[in-house]
Amino acid sequence: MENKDTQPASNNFIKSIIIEDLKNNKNNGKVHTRFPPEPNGYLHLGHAKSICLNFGLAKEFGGLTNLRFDDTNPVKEDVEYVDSIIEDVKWLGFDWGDRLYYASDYFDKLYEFALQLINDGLAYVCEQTPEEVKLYRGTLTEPGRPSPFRDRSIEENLELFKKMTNGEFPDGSRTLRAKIDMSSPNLNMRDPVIYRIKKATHHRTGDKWCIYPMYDFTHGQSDMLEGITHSICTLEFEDHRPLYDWYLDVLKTPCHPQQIEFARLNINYTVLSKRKLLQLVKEGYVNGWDDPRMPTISGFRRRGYTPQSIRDFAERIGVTKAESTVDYSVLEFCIREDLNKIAQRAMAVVNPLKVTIENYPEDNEDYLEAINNPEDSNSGTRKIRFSKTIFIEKDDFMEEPPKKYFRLAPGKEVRLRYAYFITCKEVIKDENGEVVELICTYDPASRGGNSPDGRKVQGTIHWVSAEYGKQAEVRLYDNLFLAEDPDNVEEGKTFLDNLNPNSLTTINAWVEPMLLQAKPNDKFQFERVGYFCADAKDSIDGKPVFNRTVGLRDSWAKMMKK
RNA sequence: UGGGAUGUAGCCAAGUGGUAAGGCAUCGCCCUUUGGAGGCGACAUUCGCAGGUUCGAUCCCUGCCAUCCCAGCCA
Repeated sequence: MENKDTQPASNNFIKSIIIEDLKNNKNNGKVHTRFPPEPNGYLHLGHAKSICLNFGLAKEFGGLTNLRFDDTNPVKEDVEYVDSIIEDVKWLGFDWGDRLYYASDYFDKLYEFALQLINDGLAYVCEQTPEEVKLYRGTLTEPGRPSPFRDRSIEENLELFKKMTNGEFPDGSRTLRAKIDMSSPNLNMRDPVIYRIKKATHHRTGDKWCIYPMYDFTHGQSDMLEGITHSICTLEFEDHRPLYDWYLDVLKTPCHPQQIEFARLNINYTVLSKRKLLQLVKEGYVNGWDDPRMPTISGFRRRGYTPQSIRDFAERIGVTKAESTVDYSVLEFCIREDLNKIAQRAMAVVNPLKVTIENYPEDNEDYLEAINNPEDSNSGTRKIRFSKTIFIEKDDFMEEPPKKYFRLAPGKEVRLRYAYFITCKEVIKDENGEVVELICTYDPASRGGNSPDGRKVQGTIHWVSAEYGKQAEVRLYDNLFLAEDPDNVEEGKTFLDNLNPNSLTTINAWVEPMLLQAKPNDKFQFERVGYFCADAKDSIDGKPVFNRTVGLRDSWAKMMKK
């Protein structure tokens, strides 16, 4: 049964942990993970890594994955975000079955846990102001001091917590705190807040609560309640693990999930932080969370990326505890590889130069056959009408070509893809000396792209009929940021100073007529140019707008750079 | 200067007490009606540094260096 296609991907340290757990029959041989976003923004590629990890691991080991919204802070959260998250995880191709949960589903249980801690003398109501709490917490190098409210009686704590719950105190005036260790070298253990007062309307529980549990008091217990076995999160939570474990220990819960941390994803030429992405949206640097330049899942979707390409990316980059920045080229490789297999080919001229073929008859009914996708023998062919005047790419002509330039030049012959050999006879310029038109001749015997005399033509260029072609809006995208690391800025500057002012160029291209039938999200390769998809929002029936997903590899451009 | 982590090629990343996988990028060559795709080849005498243990260390030990995270009533 050994088969190349089914061979498991290489191991990472989390898989190794799971394999070991399975060997020891820990958790009765079960693997259950969860993806727990806070609904306070759209998902980005960093989340995609986590999603693929969590769902991928469970799938590989025959387990399950829950989708859980970590919605413990009503002032930052919104249903718009939960909707977008659900859509994005689905689009990536993952299924949580009927296990869609919210941390807010557990508010009653978490409240009971808090009561239990108070009754066990492990939690107290603190009346320090936020400033006092901060002051008493100490610093990285100095221990903290106990709050003066630390040793209240259980009865008093119960009474005060009840009043907190009933809304008898203003926001910020009290907190419920765990009684742990004010001199712990781990700041998280210096009597962390369990509940805080926030008279805010929650997107699910409405005004039922005016106190809300903190992340640390919520996450482990939620994992436990759902029977999560492996709670995978990012490195910045390493310091929280002792607290995660402490709550589950003192609460004497029936099971105790294992928190495992991995390094979050960084990619060059972009930012992956909800706060910064929110700022780009709010301040109008991009056109929404799904702007095709955004590193959000919805942005990539709109840009023309496929779920397969993103899953492949997540698999290729690996999972470790080492901070790293993945090169953008890996992502581009993934999408090109997928699109090369599935994208229908088409001809489009992005930067047109008119060509008149002087010996070609007017009004000739001449339909040429073009292959829809050379990588897919089932994709068939289509007919494209040829004409006396056509457009070619400006780049495909040079008056004084360098060595090894295979394209059109005065006196040189080139192949028009799927059509004829043409030879450049005359160059017409405007008053500024700019080339505006080429006069060529064609060889009727070369129809289809081969000459019966067997003569070789090095270059093949694409074209669109000036008579039968159509025009369409095309959006060319470039990196959102000019700097490899947008956050690496000098004093007084921010990542915004690294924004690329030319990240979007909108042009009108000449395209073969078939392209006007493109439906939203349809993906094409414009031959020799790049991969494009019909924009999901701005395309209208019969009038698509094309987004450039990614350019084709261009070894000629590389050669010219040297 | 407290605590927690990390360091293998330009970028990711396997790996083990027995002589450094793989991918991306890069560079050659072949092939090609996309300068695309594809094929073939090159690319770490060395694993942050310095010692030690060992027949043998990237792996074990000691020390050092560098980087990241933590002082929200955010997650």
